[in-house]
Amino acid sequence: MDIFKESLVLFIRHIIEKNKKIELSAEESQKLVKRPPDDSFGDYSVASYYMTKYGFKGKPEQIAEEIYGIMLPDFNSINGLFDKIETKGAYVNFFVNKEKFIAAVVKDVISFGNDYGRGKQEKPLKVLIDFSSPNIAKPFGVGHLRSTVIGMSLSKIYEFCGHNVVKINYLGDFGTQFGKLVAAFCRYSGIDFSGFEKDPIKFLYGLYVKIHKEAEENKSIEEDARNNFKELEEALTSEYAGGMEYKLSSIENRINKAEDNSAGLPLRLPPLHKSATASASAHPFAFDFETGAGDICAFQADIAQGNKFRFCNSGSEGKVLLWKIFRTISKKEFERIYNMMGIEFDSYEGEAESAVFSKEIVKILLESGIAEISEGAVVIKIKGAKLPALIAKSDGTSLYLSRDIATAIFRMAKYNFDKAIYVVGSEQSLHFTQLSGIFEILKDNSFKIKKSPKFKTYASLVAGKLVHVKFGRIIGMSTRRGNLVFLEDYIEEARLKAEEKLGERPEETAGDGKAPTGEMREKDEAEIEEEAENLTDGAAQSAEAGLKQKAWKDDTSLKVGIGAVIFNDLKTRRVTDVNFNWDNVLSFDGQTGPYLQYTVSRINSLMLKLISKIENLNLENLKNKFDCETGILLDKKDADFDDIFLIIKQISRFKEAAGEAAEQNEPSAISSYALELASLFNRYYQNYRLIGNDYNYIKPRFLMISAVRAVLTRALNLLCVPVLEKM
RNA sequence: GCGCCCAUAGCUCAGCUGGAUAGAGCGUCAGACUACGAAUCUGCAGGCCGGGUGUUCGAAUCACCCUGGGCGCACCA
Repeated sequence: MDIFKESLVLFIRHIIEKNKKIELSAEESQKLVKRPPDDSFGDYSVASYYMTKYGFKGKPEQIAEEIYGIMLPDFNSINGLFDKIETKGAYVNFFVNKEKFIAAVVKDVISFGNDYGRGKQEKPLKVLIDFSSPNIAKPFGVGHLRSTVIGMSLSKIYEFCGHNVVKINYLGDFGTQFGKLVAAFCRYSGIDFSGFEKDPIKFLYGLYVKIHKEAEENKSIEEDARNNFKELEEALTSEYAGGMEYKLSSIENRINKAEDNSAGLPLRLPPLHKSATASASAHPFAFDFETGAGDICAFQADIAQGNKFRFCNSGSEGKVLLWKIFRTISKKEFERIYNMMGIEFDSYEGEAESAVFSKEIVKILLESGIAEISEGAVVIKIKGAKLPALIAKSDGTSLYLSRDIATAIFRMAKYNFDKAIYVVGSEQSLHFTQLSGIFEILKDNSFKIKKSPKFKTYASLVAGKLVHVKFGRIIGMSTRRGNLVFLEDYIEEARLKAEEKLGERPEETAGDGKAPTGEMREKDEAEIEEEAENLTDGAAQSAEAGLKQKAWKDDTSLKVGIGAVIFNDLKTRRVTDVNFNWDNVLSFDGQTGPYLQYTVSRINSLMLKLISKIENLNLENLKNKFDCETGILLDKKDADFDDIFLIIKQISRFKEAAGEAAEQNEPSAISSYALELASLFNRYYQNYRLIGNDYNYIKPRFLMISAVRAVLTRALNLLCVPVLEKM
């Protein structure tokens, strides 16, 4: 909150307390100060109808007159900051002193730089964000894009607001589908495995699509798949318990392990295959995916010789190995894509590691009478719900829900979180309602859990802390291959469009993409000279420069494409279903990611030019000398004064926007904010010219545009949209 | 059938913890590059905020009903 609003809040509070002899909390009084819908009404307002709470009586207009009358005599206490106070209808409106407001905000941004607006929490929350969570053995589809970008953006937003965040990717690495995949792998003879070497994921996906189609006709395939899965789960479960200090029967030990791991070692599977045991034996939970590489080589060698026997006929061990190979190559592929998009995780988990504890948990719940058996399966009755929640199949294998129960408990033991956010599509609402409902029941009935005190403790702690951050579907996206649109194809379309647009640019605007000031850093003389040269010698480029140019173009077009795609998913409110339209995604005009990127690179370019043309224009110096108390930056009479004020007003709202985004788990609050700011700036840019003016005119405006740049850069960063210095 | 979500300009969406005259972008039309980058900007036109009832001094916003659309509803995830 800026000092203007802050002092106004204090003023109002003082007025009410003095006149009505009551005490107002800081929070309450803050709510009284609002922003008018239109700038002509003023900069802040107090609505009279809220005053009825504090003993003011009458029609809203009369109350407004009354409080106006009360405020007027004391107005001089804040009139250094405010110019005017007036009533209009039911409101009392306040007008800030614009010169001081601009100076104060600009000073703030200049001194905090890209950290302007960062929040500090007295008690930061530990927030777990579970997002992306793709299924292994499938290409990364656009279906997981929304979860990925919303989750990543929320992580950044929460962090920016001062909370502690753990980003978790919960791989869909388990379930009957893998039974199916194994069945496909073993069923089809004479497969051309050269496709595997080239693109293993698409190869596996091809197998999956094929058997899925066939299974619709042939019921025995489904059965085959379920049997395979059962075999897989049992093998994993017993291998997990066998020979290790952590027995299957001891979920307490598993929870202990999670507690110990709180220092940071992620939950991992134990080594599952003998060939991996030697290298990964240091810690029973430290299954290193990379050691799977040896297995893949052996796998490929076997396959090249047409030797599937080892995997398909040698009992469960072969199937476990297959599963492990699928998982390893999938994770590698996902990481490649995350890396391209700037997505990061603190921890990779998988359903399998919870699945192996499913039986144990089901047993505890049955023994305590919280769960019961219905038609052979295990269910928990949830109050208010018609159907009970199913936590285990009648063949004893785990389900999505039982795995999520286990996962949440292990996570609580490991992280002691205050909030666990699941970024998952709204079609899974029922699942998360059930999950939360189950933890409420576990808490209320925890006294019934006798044998497992730690399970009891952590299960109770989870209650009320799970949040399903859901989002709408993307409707009408044309299917290109199978019924899955691959994310890479999608990004490639956008990249091609960006490349095309880049080709239309005049040569001189292309370059090596250096920032004028890095992180608000000032350039030295040599750098400026170099920049200046780059700006003028476009024609005389050497072959080397040509290559550099091509690399720059490739990089830039990819970043623009990614920016377009990501922003498209973050610009609307989560819950709305998005009508997908290629023309909208590939349009880089108006409310788009590239529009924002363009604005930043344009500011950048302008700052560069100003620095090179105006002597002594130097951000570091300005920063040191800057003093909003003594030096009023701008003159009210300047033609661009009001437009600058609007920009600065929008800048001052940044922290509020970030707070709202976190509170509502809604990255689009940042998108809207950033679009508004960019739009205000572009208007200013188009209407007023800086170059050609003298130092004194340019100095305050240079500070203003660098403030815009700092805030826009941060906003783009929170939205996972790449920032380009030039484009 | 039951449950959850959505409905605002031709299209895509803001605005929704009730408050001042419902805002943008795209598209259409009319303009602005010898100019700090036209991926930009200026302007025109475009609305019973799906329909109804209620609550309220006040409803796009809250409640209920209806219509239309999306999603889910026991051994998939």
